[in-house]
Amino acid sequence: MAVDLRPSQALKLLHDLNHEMVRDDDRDLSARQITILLTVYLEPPPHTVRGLAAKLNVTKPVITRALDTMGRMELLQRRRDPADRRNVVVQRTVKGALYVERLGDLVVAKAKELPL
Amino acid sequence: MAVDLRPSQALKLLHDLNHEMVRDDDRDLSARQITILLTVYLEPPPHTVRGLAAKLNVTKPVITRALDTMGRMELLQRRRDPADRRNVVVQRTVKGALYVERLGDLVVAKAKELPL
DNA sequence: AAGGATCGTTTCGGATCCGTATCATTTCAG
DNA sequence: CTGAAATGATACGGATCCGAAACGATCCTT
Repeated sequence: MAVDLRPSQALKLLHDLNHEMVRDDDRDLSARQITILLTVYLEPPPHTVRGLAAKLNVTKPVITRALDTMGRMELLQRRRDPADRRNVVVQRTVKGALYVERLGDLVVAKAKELPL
Repeated sequence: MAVDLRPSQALKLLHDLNHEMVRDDDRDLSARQITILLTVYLEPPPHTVRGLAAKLNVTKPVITRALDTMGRMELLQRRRDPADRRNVVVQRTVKGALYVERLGDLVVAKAKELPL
């Protein structure tokens, strides 16, 4: 329990962050896509379509389509589960790891710029 | 320069935040809409369509449509500038202020829960 | 081996959003 | 007073996303 933040700082952080992401990224990820991406990169594997859908409280097609999109961007990749070939395991990619790392650094930088 | 955050904490914060917003809001605001909303609520008025478009680096119709949408949600309201009736000033609403306040509190709460 | 259950994908109709181009209104300079 | 400039709104075609339902592939029980 360490990161203390006042509401005004929180809102400015949120604003600056969204501003930055909207401003330069032509094709920005939606909130759902970011949540999926971060879930895969932060929580322990394996990640299945069904599991992600349940965790995010959305339907399975939403996950399938998000994987299509982010797969095309090479931020994530599908792989069939060899043990149970009905399952699809969602895995990280080098490009995705870089993207996530950049995202984290952006938040850190914006937080550091916040006024007291 | 006060709010220190490690990248792993930043990513978890981002994840938890997006997760929360995706999970319960059926109809979530886009990154652009959130940026517009927070700009109006955090930066000093007046806010015009043209000004917001320039600040966010998007076209004017994007702002017009966002105002349509968020106006229907009563998070913002338009008003004609009496001094120059070509201008539209974007103003806050009670409902919008509550929404923004809730958003700020959510970030604060999620930040407080972060592991050291 | 057969039937049902599970999983991810696809299809469908509908809604939303985008940027470009155009439009109506208002202001202002000559 | 008239025409150009500026502002926000609208029309349009295209892209994307949504949830519900149907579908094919795979597994599992019996």
